[in-house]
Amino acid sequence: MSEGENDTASVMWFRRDLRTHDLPALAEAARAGRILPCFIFDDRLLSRGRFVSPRRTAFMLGCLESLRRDLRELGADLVLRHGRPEEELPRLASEAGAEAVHWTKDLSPFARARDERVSAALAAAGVTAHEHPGSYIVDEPEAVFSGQGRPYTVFSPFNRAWQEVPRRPFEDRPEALELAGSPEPGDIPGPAELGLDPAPEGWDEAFEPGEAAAREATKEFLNRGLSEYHETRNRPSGGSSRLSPWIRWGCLSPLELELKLGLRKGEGPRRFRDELAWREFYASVLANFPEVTRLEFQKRYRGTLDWQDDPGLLEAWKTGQTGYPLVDAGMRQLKGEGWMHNRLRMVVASFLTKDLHLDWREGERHFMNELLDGDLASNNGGWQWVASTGTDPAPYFQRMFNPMTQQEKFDPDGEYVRRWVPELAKVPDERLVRPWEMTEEEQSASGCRIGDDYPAPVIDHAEERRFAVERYRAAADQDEQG
DNA sequence: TTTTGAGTTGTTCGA
DNA sequence: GTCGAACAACTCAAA
Repeated sequence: MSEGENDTASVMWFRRDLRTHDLPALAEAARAGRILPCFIFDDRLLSRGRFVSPRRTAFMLGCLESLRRDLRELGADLVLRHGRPEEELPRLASEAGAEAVHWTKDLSPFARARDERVSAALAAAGVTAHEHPGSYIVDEPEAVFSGQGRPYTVFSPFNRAWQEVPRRPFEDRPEALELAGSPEPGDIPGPAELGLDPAPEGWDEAFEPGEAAAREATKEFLNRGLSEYHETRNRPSGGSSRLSPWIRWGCLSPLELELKLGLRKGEGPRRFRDELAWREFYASVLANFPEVTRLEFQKRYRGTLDWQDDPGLLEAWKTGQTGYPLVDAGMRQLKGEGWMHNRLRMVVASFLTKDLHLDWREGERHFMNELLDGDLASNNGGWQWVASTGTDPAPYFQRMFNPMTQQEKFDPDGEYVRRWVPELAKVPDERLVRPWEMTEEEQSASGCRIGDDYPAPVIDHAEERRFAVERYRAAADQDEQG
């Protein structure tokens, strides 16, 4: 507030939009007058939700600390509450004398139901609710419909239509804020106080929480990685933007990212924008087909795929002990960093569903437990895509990744595998794809005894590939008859 | 209503 | 080692 021409007060409710730049809800609340920025810890999501993650929550808490610092610099604060938003927000509005509550729209099913309850509770208290864009480039990706007025179920037509949608204006960061009321801000809790296990050691080494770190990483990527992105993005040892944890928590505005891409020509920026479009496509799929959170997107695969139940194999996959070096490297990167390169997400997901024949929901859950960027829409969309139950129009046998071929293609020098599977560090290049083929002498020389230092393969890929084809064919046939 | 072109990311086989 | 074809015909979306 610079002029003081408005003296109304509003509550700014932060959720997964933990930033100050290009945030329409914050900008609008600030224009209206004094504001009370707040965040509400809701154990229905954080500790009792379907996908609970100590690591991702720890990252979020770090983002809140960073946001609080920024808001204090601007002249306000970040007020913390625990409980149900539909109870806490009317109370906060009353304490601050606020007439309105502003927030950024969230498309996930839980959030949409919650926000309806909040709106009703606020209306009953005589407070108006204002929902703003900000989490997506197109405010309402779920409303990008085809010519027949139906939601898109194939990416490319969605992408073409989505690119034509006019963008909202960019919002400058407020220059100053004036705090409404004199609330008790409250301390930022640790995971234990939220009823969570501690985050894994070193959870913040690979990604620093908060908007400042996010903007720094963005600058770095735009200046160094972007122009070659289309060529380097497939290399697990480098090349991807690694911005996803910040995008997930709203530390970065996807619209601001797109605007920065718009100034740059070439295949790299175009390719990166496609990745942003994928995020919006899967948000649209989730909003229009909320049943995908539990069921296969393709009806013919609902209840027809014969998934196996093998806790030992599942554990080997989770811990990176399958004996396939690329798969194990990916799973260990996930454990180590809370992040995995996109190509590896496909490789390990294909391995779980089509080599181990374990239900994609097991993989979806594990990813949500471990990923800093874990997002219901993108994660579910990706898992269903690889499991061939999703929006991918290609037939199932076109989506079976060979972990050895993938390693030869995308990690030919073994840089990635050796980094994450150190027991293979001294295995010679020509044996790194199939270390179990090492002779006794080679195993001794490399200090890597198969079955001792590094596991023998838990399954035979060629064999399981044939079995997977049968399983999927049987499911499709069963559906045809039923 | 019918037709037509297109569909993220792959693998294997055989020439 | 490299290359093209086959994998199996399907669904979507636009004209």
